[in-house]
Order: sequence, then C-alpha cells, then structure tokens
Amino acid sequence: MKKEITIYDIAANVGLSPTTVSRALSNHPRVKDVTRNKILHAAKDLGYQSNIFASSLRKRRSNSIGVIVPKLNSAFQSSVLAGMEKIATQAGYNLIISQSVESLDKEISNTNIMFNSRVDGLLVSKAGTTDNIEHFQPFFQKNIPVLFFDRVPENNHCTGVVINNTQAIYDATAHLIKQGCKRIVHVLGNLQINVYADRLKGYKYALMDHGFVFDSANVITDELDEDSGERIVEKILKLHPRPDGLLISNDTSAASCLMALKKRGVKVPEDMAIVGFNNDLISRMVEPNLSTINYPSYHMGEVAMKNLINHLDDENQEILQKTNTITLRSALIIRESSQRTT
Amino acid sequence: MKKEITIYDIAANVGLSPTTVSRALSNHPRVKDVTRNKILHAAKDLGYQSNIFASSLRKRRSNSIGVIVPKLNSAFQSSVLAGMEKIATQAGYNLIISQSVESLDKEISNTNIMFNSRVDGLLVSKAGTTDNIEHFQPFFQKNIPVLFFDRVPENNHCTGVVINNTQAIYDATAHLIKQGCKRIVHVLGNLQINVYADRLKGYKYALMDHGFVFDSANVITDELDEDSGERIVEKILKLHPRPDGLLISNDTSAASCLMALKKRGVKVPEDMAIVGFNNDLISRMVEPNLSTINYPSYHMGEVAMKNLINHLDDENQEILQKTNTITLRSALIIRESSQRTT
DNA sequence: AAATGTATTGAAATCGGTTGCATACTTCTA
DNA sequence: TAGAAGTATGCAACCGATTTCAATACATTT
Repeated sequence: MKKEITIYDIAANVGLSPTTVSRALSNHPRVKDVTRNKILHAAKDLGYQSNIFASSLRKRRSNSIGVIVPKLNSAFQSSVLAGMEKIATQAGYNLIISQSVESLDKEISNTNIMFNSRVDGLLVSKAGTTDNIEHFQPFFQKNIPVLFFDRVPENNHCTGVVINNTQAIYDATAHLIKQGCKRIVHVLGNLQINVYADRLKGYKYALMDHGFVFDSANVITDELDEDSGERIVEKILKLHPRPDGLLISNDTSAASCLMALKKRGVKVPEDMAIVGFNNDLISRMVEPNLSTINYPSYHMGEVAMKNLINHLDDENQEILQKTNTITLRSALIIRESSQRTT
Repeated sequence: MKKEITIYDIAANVGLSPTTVSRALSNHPRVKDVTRNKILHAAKDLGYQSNIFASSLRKRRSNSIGVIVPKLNSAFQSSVLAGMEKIATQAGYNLIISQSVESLDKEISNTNIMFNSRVDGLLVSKAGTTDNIEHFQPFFQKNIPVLFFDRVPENNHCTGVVINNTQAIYDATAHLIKQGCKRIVHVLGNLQINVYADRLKGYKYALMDHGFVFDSANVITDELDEDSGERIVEKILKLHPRPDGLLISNDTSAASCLMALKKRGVKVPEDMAIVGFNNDLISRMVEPNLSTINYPSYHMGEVAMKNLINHLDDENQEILQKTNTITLRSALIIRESSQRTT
C-alpha cells in the first residue's frame, strides 16, 4: 500500500512543525498568513488528504449524521432524504442512512450501529412497531441530539418535526361533509404511530363539530400499500348504508382504492368522494385526480436537518432541548376526486 | 464529557493486557475460551463500545461504503438504495449516501468527500452531465473498488451493473410494430447517458429488422419529468402523418403523456399505443395501465452491493477487475396501453 | 530429562491529527 | 530602553484499537 501524505510530511516539506500545519489547515487564526499560504500550497502540491479517522478520534466527533427511516423506497421518505442531504452536504456533514423496514428490532440494531459510529446527531422516523424509545437512551445520556420527524414518539421530551395531522384530516373531513357526504370512512395505518392516531382525532373532531356521530365501523386499518385497494373496497361495499366519502391516509392506497372502485362501477366522485394524503406524484396522474393533503416532505427534510445542525454548531444546546415540536404547514388540495356538484 | 470505556479499562478490570482484550473482542482464535468469555463478560458489564475511529485509523479501512446517485427522490433510485442498504447492513457495512443532483460539479465534490471519508468501496450512478471519470482517479490509484450501476461510463475499464437497455427497447419496439403501429416515436433523456444511448440503438435496430426506416424526427429528447407530457404531446401531434406508437423512457413521463393525450381526445391505445419504462407503481395505477419494461431496481441494488462487498472480503480483487458488466434480466410487460385489437 | 513444538499472553510501536502549555519573537507603552 | 502585552510557533502528550515481535507457559516427543 502506498504511503499516505500526512501533516508530518507537509511539516517536513515546509520546515515547520506538525502543530502549525494542523492549525493552518483548520484555519486557526493564530497562524501568519504567509505561513498558512505556504502550508496550503505544499499540501496541495503533495496531494494531502486529511485523515478523518485520526481527526475524529482526537476530536471525538465524526462530522456525520445518522438517519433512520422506516423504508427507503417510499416516495415520501426519499423526498425527505433529498432535503436532508442537501442541507447536510452544504454544512459539511456526511449522511449515514439506514432503514428499519418497519421493524423495532432492526430499528434498535440500527440505532446501536449509529451510536457506535459516533454520529454527531440522529434523525429518526419511527418504525411502525416502535412503542418505546429505550434504545435511544445512550444518545440521551451522552447528550447527542436526537430529532424525530414525521413519526415521532408520544414521549414529550424529544424534539420532533411534524405537520398538524389532526388539523389536516379535520379539514379533509369537513371538506367531504361540505360536499354532501353522509357516511365517511377513514382508512389509516397502524394506530401506534402518532401520525395515524392524530389523524383519527381530526376525523372524530370534524364529525363531532358537524353534528355527525362517530362510528368505529367507519374506521379501517390497513397496510396502505399498492394492493390495499381491493381489500379496503371489499370492506367498504359491505357496509350499509354504503359510504359516500373516503379519507385515505396515503395516496398510493387512495389510488389503489380508486382503481378498485372503478372496476366495480362505483363512480368517483359522484358515488364516492375520495381524499388521499401526501400529494404524491400519483395523485396527479390517476383519473380523476385525487384530492389530497400536501405534505411538504422535501421541506421537512431541510428543516429537520437545519435544526439538528444549528444545534450542533451553536454550543447553545438548550435551543433544541427546549423546542418540543416544529410544525410545518400542510394544506388540503381539492381536485376532482372529491368535488361533487351537489 | 463522560469518560469512554476503552479496552484498557477492560484489561485493568480482568487483569489482562489490552492486546488480549483486543484479540478477544475481534474473535481472534489465539485466545483461550475461558479468557475470551471473561473479557466479553467484562466488556458487557462495563458498557464497552468499540471506538471505530481508533480501529479505522489503525486498520486503514472504514467499514463503510459510499453511494452516489443522481437524485435521491426518484422511485427507481430509492428502490435501488433499499436493496443496497439491506445487503450492506447484513454484511456490517455502513452506507454513506449522497446525491449529485445531475450536476457534474456536485458529483466531483461528492466523490472527493467519499474519498476523504475513506470509504472501502464506491457505488455510483452517473449524473447526466458527467462525460468523463477523471474524478474517480484517486480511487483507481488507491485500488479502491468503484462499481457503477444503471448509468455507467462508456469507458470499458470499470465494472458496471446494468440491464440490457438495447434489448429492452428492441423488444418494446418490435411489440409496437406487431400491434400494427406505423410510426413510432421514441422519447428519451440526455443521450450522453449510456442508458438512453443504448435504448436509441435498440429502437433503431428493431426498426431496421422490421423493414422500417429510421427518421430522426421520431426521436424526442426531454427531461422526462412529471410535466413533460404536455411538451412531448405538443410536439408529437404536429408530426405528419401522426404517430401511432409511443416509446417513452420512463413511466412518470409516459403517464404524463398519457394524460396529455387523453386531454386532447387521442385514444390510447387505439389512436396511440404507449410503452413506458421502469414498471413504477404509477404504470399500474393510470388508466389504461401502462405497458412498460420491468426494471429490477431493488435487485440491482442487492447485486451491486453484493459484488462490491464480495470483492472487499475476498482478497481476490481480480474477480471484480476482470468482470466488466453484470447484466440483469429485464422484461417487457404488456398491459392495456399498447394492446390493440387490430 | 531434555528438546521441540504449540498455545497464550504481553510490551511497545503505530495509525495521523489535535491541543494544553511553553517558548520565541514582535510590537507597544511608560 | 526596560518591561508589558500580544503574536507565532513548537513540544509532547493525547485519542483508542491493532499488530509485530517476543516471551512465557504448557504439552508432547525422543
């Protein structure tokens, strides 16, 4: 293996000590400009590459940030990641990314790996089955910031970046009611996840505020995947009276339901008005276009990363610790799938 | 800051030398079982966490693998990444991910960061504007394996994992011809990218083999994004005679075209047969369903990562160096959008 | 019993950058 | 011009795990 160029080589080359070289390279103010330039020049000439292991070992920080998402192959998550990557790279941080595949065990294992990798901060969107945050304890103890996004734990001593899920579904429900829907079914995912629990609340509140009675038969829990439409529609069409409004917690599933409904000759929005969630590409491509909730995913990635990094840079760690929740603006987008000319 | 537990603490605790502790922890065979157990037990008791920086510094390897993709927020790329993550985590490697946002400058900068981060291997899908691979030179020189996937450089001394793009489009073209299409338009992205250049070849060969004459007016280059449909359809409908077959290099754009065509009253597949590319979710959700090429993205991620890691583990570095290309199976999926009852 | 071989363990150097403290050298003030 | 105050640089000790080279302990062979 070829020998690496070190600061010692540079030092020897310019006739100075490694100390000064180190200072010059990290822009320490107490180095004469002439000296600094000479060193930088020599470094370039020799093809010097700083060894981040030595640096991290000594400085006890890695300059990298860990991200744990439930699934990498999701339109929502990949958009969040894109936002995070942009900010992290700008600030000179590396991104170490892993997925929990919705499994608590994997999440724990990933968390340990991140801890072991000495990430300077951790961004997490919880796995569906995660009902405690024990495994982040090492981070808390060592005072390494952990910031949750989208799927945050109930626990109130962690900072989270979220949207107002309750409000979003409240608005969507109110909208369907205004469109004349008499029986609205709400389809959502695992209620252990705050996102869905909050949405259920919004649904209930909206019903209540508009004089509707909540009926648990109108709430369906599902995987919300590509194939969910058949299952969901099957259930819905068995209900009497037949529902005429459908509030589905993600666009993929909403699109799938739309297909299943059309296949059975149920007209959308006339017989059944639909509202999805996320404003994924697909919501704009199916027919009729899906009404949905715009979820600022890319922006969420940016905001989460920015906050984490600010917190690392400022020594003022209290800022984040005292912030409990950052809520981003989301909005109902009304398209054809829920617009009835009643 | 709290003191970290090191192997020295363990050594003191059990009355042995750090050397033996190190060996015990890394499963070195030359440690008595009793000793090893005693050490492992003490390590657990003390809450020992290995310091990867010290380890990496000494071992001169990082146990992490870099991935550079053009865009993180793409259905295709995120699926590839999911496959990579699975394999990497299994093998105990960390994933450092960054995006080039289709810019050569950013790709160069990312490559340098990866090199500086001392990744053990690099997986790259080229940015659109990348026309040389100069910036990977440091990797080649240091003999760090670089493996390309999907978008590979023309240069033939790099290993790449790809599908047979030429064959895929050849088949799609032949299929459209069989469906009775007389004028087939091919829409693709930046021809600097091998993926599109190869597809164009497949298109040409198929035309030739079926007695059609190639006409460059039938080739349209576009961004292939969500809004591309309007632009593309606008162009197509100006052609005389009007084309009756459309071969679009990605499903998002194909779906967008489909919408634009329907808006203008052009019937699919009767007036215009369409074939997309990738078999994204969206191809199954639009109406009519899009015929497309199944692209094994997740699998590609797995294969690329597996090959890279095998190469790192075996000291037999020649395997990868001698492999030039790994081609995965792709296949035409015929759905409604191209099935004509002619 | 001596010699040879093998299984375990340790001392100390090493990876390369950072940093507290000390020192040399300027510049400024009285 | 002496002494204070400030600036620029260097020494040497880290950070924590790995590894080479040797040393010991123990078992086996002759």
